[in-house]
Amino acid sequence: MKWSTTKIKAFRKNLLAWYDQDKRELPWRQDHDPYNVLVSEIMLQQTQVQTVIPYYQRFIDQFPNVQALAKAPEAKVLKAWEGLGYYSRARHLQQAAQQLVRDYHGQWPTTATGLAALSGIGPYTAGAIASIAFNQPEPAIDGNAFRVFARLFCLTDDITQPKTRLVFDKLIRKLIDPDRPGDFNQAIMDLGSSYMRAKEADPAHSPVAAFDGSYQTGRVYDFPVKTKKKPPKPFAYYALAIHSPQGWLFEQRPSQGLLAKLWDFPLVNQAELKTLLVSDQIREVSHRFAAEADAPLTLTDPGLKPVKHTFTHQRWTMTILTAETAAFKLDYLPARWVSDFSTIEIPTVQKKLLRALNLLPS
DNA sequence: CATGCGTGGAA
DNA sequence: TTTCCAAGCAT
Repeated sequence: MKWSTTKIKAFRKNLLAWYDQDKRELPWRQDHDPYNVLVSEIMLQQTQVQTVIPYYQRFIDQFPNVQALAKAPEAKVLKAWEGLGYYSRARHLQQAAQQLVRDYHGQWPTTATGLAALSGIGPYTAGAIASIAFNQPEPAIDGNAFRVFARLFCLTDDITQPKTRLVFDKLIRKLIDPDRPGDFNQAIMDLGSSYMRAKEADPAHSPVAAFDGSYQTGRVYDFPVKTKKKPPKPFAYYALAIHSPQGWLFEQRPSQGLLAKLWDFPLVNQAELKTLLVSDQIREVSHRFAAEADAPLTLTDPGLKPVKHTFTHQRWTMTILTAETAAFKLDYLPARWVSDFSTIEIPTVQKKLLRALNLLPS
C-alpha cells in the first residue's frame, strides 16, 4: 500500500461525499440501534438487499427488541425466517439475543472482539456492528469490500482463502475514516453494489475512479481473484405425499444439518422405496417415523413431473408418490398430520412439492 | 483449513 | 439449462 496521507484523506472525502449524496435509503438505516443493525446484518449474509427488505420489516415488527427475540419460541423465529435460507442464522441470532439477556444483562459489548463472542457473529458482522452502532474504527469485510479493495489496489490474493482476510484487514485499517467508520464501511458496500459491482460495473463514473487501479489499467474484471466452487452433487429422492383424514404426513428434519428442524414430506432414496413397496407397511418407510401400529399404505405414482431444487452444494430431483391411508398415531414422533401449512416451518424446496400437488397457490 | 449450509435473480 | 453471484459463519 503506497498511498500518501494526502491521498488517503482525499479518498475518504470523495467516498463519503458521494455516500452523503447518494446512499441507499434502507429500512435498517433509519437508526443505529445495535439490535436493528444485528438483525439486518445477519439477514444480509449471502443474501441480496431486495430479498431481505420484507423479511427485515416483518421480523422487527414481530420481535422488536432483544428481549422479545430472546423469549420467543424457536419455531416462531424459524417461521419468520421461512424462505430466507441458511436457517442456522435464525437459530444463532436468537441464541445471541439470549446471550445478551442472560450473560450481558442487556448491556451490549461495544468492541468487535466482544461482539464476535456472540452466537452467529463472525469477523464481518462484528466489524459491521462495531462500526455502525458503536462508532468503532473496525473494517467490515464482506464480498463487496473484498471486490472494491481488490480492484482499487489490484490485489491478486485469492479472496476465497481465509488467510486473505488478514491482508485486506490490514489495508482497510489504514484507510477507514476514524471519524465516520460506520459510514465508511457502508459506503464501500454501496460502491460494491453499484459502480463497482461484480458484473456490469461502471468504474468510469465511480466517485473514486481516480483511485481505482483496476480501472486505470483496464483490468476491472480481473479482480477480485477467486477460485471456483465445486458444482452441486446430484441426489434423486422420492417424496412421499401421504394423506389421511387428519391431513398430510410431515416429518421434522433433524436438528442439525440441511434445513434443520424444518418440516417436509418424507424423502426416501430408491433402496428405501423398494423396501417400502415390498412391505406395504408405513413403519417400513424409515426409522424416522416408525408408527406405533402398522397401517396399510399403497403408494401411487400420480405421474407428476419430477421437482428439481438446487442448493449451494446439492441438486435434488424429487419424484412425487402419493398415498391415501388411515390416520395413525404420531404422538411420540418427529412427525405430524398437517392440514394447514401455515402452522409449520417449511423450506422452499418443500413448497415446490406442495405447489406441484396444487396444495399451495403458484 | 475445507466443507456444509438456501434461495432468487441475472446473463 | 447452466453458471454465477449476493452485506458469511460454524465446525
